[in-house]
Amino acid sequence: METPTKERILDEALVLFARQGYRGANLRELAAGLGLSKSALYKHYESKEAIWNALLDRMEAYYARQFGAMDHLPEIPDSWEGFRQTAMRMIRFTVQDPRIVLTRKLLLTEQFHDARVCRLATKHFLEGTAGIYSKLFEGMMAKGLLRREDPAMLAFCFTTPISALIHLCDREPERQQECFERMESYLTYFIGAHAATP
Amino acid sequence: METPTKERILDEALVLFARQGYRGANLRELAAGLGLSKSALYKHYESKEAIWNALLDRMEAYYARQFGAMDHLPEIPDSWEGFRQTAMRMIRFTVQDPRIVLTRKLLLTEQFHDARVCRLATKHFLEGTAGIYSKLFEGMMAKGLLRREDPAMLAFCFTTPISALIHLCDREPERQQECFERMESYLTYFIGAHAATP
DNA sequence: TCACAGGGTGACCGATTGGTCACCTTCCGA
DNA sequence: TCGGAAGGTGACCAATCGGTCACCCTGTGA
Repeated sequence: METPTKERILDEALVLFARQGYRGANLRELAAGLGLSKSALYKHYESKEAIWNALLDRMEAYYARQFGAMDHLPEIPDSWEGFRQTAMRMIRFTVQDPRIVLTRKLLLTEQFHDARVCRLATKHFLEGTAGIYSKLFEGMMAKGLLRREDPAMLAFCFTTPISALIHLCDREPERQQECFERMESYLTYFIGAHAATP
Repeated sequence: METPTKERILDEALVLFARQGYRGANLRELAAGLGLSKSALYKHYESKEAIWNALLDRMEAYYARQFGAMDHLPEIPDSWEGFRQTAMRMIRFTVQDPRIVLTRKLLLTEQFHDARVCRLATKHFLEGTAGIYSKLFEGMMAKGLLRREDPAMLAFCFTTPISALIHLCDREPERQQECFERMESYLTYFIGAHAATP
């Protein structure tokens, strides 16, 4: 059985690495955040780098579950109003779940310093979300909601503006409401441009 | 007259801060990169933080020139083929100019650690480029190349997919060619979707 | 009862870092 | 001619960081 402390260390490590970067984070602060002494960390991990690697392992496993087996794909909406609601629900979750926010920050700030983070960043920011919407659009085309075209290209075009607004949310949280309004108006624009009008 | 050394220090600081972050960059390496001793730096700047601030000052001034007075806007193209060429030329420049690449990396990796970087990042990644294309689309609407609609929204939708591919270029330079191919095919898709067909 | 493993502590170590200081060289104007 | 400012050097300092070590406490199975 896994020691719960071992997992708690990773939780706190995510917070610190996301806030201060790998180099900036220090083990004393990490230990203090858990109510431990620094040397106690070494009972669970052999070095700072080992903690870092374990954290990345956990993240990789998470993405493998999330994007690999697409068992928890959102169900294909029957209308554009349904699509809007599905999209906004996913966006809201991704913007407000603290762990996902921290993960995004870590991927952004460390993408040039670590090869694994680099790969994960591309998976998260590009392939992952676009892949989900690609499946979704494919289903909507089958239902006749959407003109038949390359679903991957459409998902790419749909996804990146939203990602840009999510990044803005992360960077300037005080503008979150403005961001959501822009997302709503972007959604109406996108729907207006793509709703099938035969 | 400004000491040239003072500027050279900022040039090298951009390289190091972009590569290793503010905390990760160290003054000995900076000095060595310039063929100086570390203490010589203190004849020009009073601290590491002062170098950092001077670098941000220079970046802010650059953006003020770049995006403030829009005197060097690209001229409005007369055809969609002209638009494609203008866009690809700007993209190529932005991806290949080493200083701009470094600036992007610095903005990305330090956006959560410094309030000024945060503001500059939004200006660079969102408002700046979108603003340019907004003007450009406005001109193309006047020429009848493009259906009249909100040019800002159109620029936002056009710009963010390209930014995403540029980020991919920065992150995984070995995939640069693939990125350019995707940009080309994105451009044809965009043009096909928006070229006025009355 | 006792040996011992798991988990925790605090003192300590060496390396690195930003910063200071005394000193040195060159050049230029009074 | 000379005094001082500009620019550069290397030795040094204090703080911080990752990591180690001897030691401690507690529960558990033989």
